[in-house]
Amino acid sequence: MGEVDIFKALADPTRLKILECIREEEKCICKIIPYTGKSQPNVSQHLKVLNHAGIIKERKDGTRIMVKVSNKDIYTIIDQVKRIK
Amino acid sequence: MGEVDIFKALADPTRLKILECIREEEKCICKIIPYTGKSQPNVSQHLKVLNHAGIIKERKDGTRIMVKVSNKDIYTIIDQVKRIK
DNA sequence: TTTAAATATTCTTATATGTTTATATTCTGC
DNA sequence: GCAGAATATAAACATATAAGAATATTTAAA
Repeated sequence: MGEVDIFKALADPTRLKILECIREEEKCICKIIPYTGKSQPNVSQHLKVLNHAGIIKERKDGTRIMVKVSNKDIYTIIDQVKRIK
Repeated sequence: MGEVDIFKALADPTRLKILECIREEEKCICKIIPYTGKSQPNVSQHLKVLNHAGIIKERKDGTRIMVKVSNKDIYTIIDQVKRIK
């Protein structure tokens, strides 16, 4: 995974919202869906993109899937981009 | 310009190469073109994207157009993304 | 004022991406 | 094993993006 893929993964409002949602703590996908306001399949697709870019990790907890960020440094990057404006 | 637009602007290999090219110093577009290995119109398009995202600034110098980065912080971000892998 | 160099614009084509709808899978508790 | 909840996958469509080719614009200098 190159840098381009990480930038691509971050270049979408829904995916940034997902990352915002799991910023403080690991969350169940079922909590992430309403947070984004998008459909379940759509969120599933976006999670796949974040997964392939290595940005998030998933863990099964019974029926549910818990999602957390792989590396908190991603938030440093997002915050810096916000500040650049 | 929101964060998404900045991430989108960075999510392309040619544009990252352009930024790498002007990292140390302002450069003429005519130097950037061979550096990227892409066609002149193509580079022109990519420069427009970087411009609209507010990442670069252009300045006329006779026939030539000199390009420089608006804010060097963009390199901090790029470097951090490279390190995240 | 014509010419040549540097750059921009437009058009077309190919590919990638985001979204929705419908359906499939997986897991847990009964 | 079956039902229901959580999630994934697939197909279809619309839109966005990248790239190449051709042409236009701008500028400086002769």
